[in-house]
Amino acid sequence: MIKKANVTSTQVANLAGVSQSTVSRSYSQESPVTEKTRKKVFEVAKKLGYQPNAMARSLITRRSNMVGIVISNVTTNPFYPEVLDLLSRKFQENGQKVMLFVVHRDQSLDDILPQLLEYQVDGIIITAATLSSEMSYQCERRGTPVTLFNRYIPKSNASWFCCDNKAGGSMVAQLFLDSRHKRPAYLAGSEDTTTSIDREKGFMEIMNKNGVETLREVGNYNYNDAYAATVRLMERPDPADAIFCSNDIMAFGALDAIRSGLGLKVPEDVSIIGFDDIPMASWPSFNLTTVRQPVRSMVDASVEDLISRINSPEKPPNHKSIMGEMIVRGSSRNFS
Amino acid sequence: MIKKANVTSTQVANLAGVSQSTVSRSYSQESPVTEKTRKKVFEVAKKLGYQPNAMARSLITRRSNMVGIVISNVTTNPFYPEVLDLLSRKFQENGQKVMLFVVHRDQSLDDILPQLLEYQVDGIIITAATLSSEMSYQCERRGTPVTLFNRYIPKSNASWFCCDNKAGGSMVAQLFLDSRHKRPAYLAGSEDTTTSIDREKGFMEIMNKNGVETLREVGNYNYNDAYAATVRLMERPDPADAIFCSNDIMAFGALDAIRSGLGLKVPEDVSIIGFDDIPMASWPSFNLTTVRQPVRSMVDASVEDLISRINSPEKPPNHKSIMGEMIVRGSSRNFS
DNA sequence: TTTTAAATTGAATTCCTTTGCATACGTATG
DNA sequence: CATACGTATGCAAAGGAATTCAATTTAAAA
Repeated sequence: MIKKANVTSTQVANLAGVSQSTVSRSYSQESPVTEKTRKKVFEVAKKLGYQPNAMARSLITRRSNMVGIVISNVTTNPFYPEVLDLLSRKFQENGQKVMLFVVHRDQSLDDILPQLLEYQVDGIIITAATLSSEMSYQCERRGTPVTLFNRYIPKSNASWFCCDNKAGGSMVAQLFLDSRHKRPAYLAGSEDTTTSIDREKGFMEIMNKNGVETLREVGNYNYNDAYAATVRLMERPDPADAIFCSNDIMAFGALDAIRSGLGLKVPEDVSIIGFDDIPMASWPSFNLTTVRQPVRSMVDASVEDLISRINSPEKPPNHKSIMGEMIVRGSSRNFS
Repeated sequence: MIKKANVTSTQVANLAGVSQSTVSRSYSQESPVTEKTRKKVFEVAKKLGYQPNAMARSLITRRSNMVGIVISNVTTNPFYPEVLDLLSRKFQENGQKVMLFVVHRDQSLDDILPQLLEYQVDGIIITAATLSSEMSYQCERRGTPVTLFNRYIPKSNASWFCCDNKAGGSMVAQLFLDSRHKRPAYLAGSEDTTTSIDREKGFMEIMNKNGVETLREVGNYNYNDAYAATVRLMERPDPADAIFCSNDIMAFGALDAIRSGLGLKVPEDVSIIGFDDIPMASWPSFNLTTVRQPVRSMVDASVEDLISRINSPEKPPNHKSIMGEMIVRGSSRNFS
């Protein structure tokens, strides 16, 4: 139970024949320390195996240099591991350590955020679930900036950076129409996510404007549900001839259902379009037409926003929707 | 730059008319506090928005309740997001916060571990790269236990928990032989990983024992390299009729190369077997025969080991190889 | 060489919580 | 009536580094 006592700056100071303050200063770039003393300090530090204690430091500086990342779906959608990878890399480059929480369906953010606040994280990035107004208020009171990734909450003081999901949905609709599809379907993700809602909104807007009737099913952003939903869509008397899946993983489920399950052909019998453009989408097995999310820009924007608001707490939150890009591959028919 | 001052236990104490110690004790389970005072304290705390400061706490308790997780390949192999998910969940269940580092090819652990130690993590789990002996020594000196996940380092004092990779390789070899394959190949992962080396060792041992000559290529644990390597294996005058891929992602690359690239059939022309059994392996597109890694057991063992060594630093490190399971699907020929 | 400004350094304080020790309480005992 | 007892609470120190202010040294200018 008892942990070895650590080497402290005072011990280094004593052995080096300087004051504790000087040891501290030796580790900070700006502070004025003679090269000679700094060298001496580092020598002793090395000999003793000294390393500054980040806890003690943040206690006095009121900066932990830690940010919280709250993420979900890391196992069900390869898009999120990529986001996590980019986020964490970018934070590391900026000298921020990452405290990670992977949340699951049964967990509420309200249990997690207090833990992050207890640890005095300088800021929080959330890619999962929604922030209750209570928690939003807690963060505001503590002056801890929050940035939402591909999520938004109308009247909170959190920043958010999203793919322009609505425009993405419209692009898909337009492509279906241009290539003369008559019976398009929308395969929704999880009903309670703004991403799925907005993609649907953009898709339907164009379809309605053109007077095209549209089918609809729900795939909950996962392979299996999408597979089943696709079977339903195709076994109707008036089956779909084009399916817009709200993410790539569902598109894979749709592809497999159509090919292996129903013995039909893509894109001859049905066009399939996804959303995300995860690496697998370009594999020959899938060769999926999809809307590429501008992950890099979204990550860059989110991290930069968060860091800038950490440094200047008075700054107001920012919001931005970034355009995705249509990546046309072989899973969609093309008449143009 | 200036952060709002936090509410402290002293402020709560003053308003509640008790001493700061009492506030502190109210938050600890064991300490004796009357239900009445505790209630009063919590009321005031809630009104003020007080939350204990974990930094100050760990400074005095010498326990941060944080563990470090070092992981890599989160984007290239879906196996790792799953590991990360399970690890972090299990740590959360045990009241440990997770400090995450995603490492990349160009990064050395020697830059990352010091950061973890600075933050006084109670323990470290490493699933990536190898631990230099210098770093291993640093951790030992600080009394910070280290557990390796699916990696091992002969003479360090780290614990490790692996899939029995060698046995897994042997199982695959045996299956190939039982189903009368004549020209098996091993598609290696990254040459410097023990996982790939051990799987190969187990595979070759059986092949050699049976006097079967074996082809070999390297796929570096990624789809593209595996695709290319498979093409090479199949375009030889004496092409392979069975390929053991050292992970599932490479197996997908092999499958795609064989089907889409070369127009051959699986398993009629070639059998493909992977390793990991990631969720995608069971998708109809792939329907991959593979060796399932006992992720859950491996994670449970790792976390339990680490936590137990955190609680009793005198405990020696533990090592264990856990048997995987052959999952036979449609990508391998079967004569039995 | 003296004066003055600038660069280093040290002492003491601060950040916030936990915890060992001392105290106060009311009751039961000799 | 004094003592022992157990519980609840307060006091004060400790944990390790950053920082302010003052003192000292050094370098530059005169």
